[in-house]
Amino acid sequence: MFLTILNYNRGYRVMLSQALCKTSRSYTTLQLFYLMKKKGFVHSVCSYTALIYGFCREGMQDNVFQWLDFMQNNGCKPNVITYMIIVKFLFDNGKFKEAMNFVSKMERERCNPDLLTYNVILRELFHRDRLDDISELIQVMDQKGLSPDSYSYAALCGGLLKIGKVGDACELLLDIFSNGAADVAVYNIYFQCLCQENKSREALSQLKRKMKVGFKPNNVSYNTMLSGFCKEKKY
DNA sequence: TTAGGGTTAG
Repeated sequence: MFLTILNYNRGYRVMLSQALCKTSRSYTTLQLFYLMKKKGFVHSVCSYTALIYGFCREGMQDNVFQWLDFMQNNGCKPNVITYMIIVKFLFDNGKFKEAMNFVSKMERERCNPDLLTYNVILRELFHRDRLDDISELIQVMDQKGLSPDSYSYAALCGGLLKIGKVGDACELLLDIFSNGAADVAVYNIYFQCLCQENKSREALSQLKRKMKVGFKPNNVSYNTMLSGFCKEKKY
């Protein structure tokens, strides 16, 4: 089977990056990786990144950093995606300082953080209630000409909600809706805000109204409503 | 070919 895959360079890479790393099979991926190397394939930043991503998802921290070193020793420079994956992994594991050190490292190596990386940092800063740093970060993003997208809004509004500033979150959300840059995740945060203020019925009627103009709720939207109604003991 | 946000319950 492997040999068949080896005959199709592109097919192999897709298999390596998509099929294996995303389904918690990093060990199998690793075997394939070595087999490919043995057969003379030169791995790209994408294959190394896919492998590192797999290790992050499985919480295999030692492997993450070993492979980061390994790729660099093999003359392959990590790119913004590689770094962002590692930064998020460190945040998710409570290693804030280490993550921020990686952000500085990115900048030093002229691998400038992009909107996705800033969104990850923004979310983490909110979770840590570091409002001064958030304001500074938003200024930096603005200076770099990075316009916020729906992920940025989710980080901002979700963060405000998480630290108990429901009113501010609602205000910001209504402002976002008037500019039309929201998607289902951002709307779900809005429904959550309403439910938190014991306005589950209003959340439901807004959901229905939105559906009439093409809005497609998902399981999170419905779960948010259900949770709101249960908390209010309406049913 | 690689990446980021939102729900609950257990």
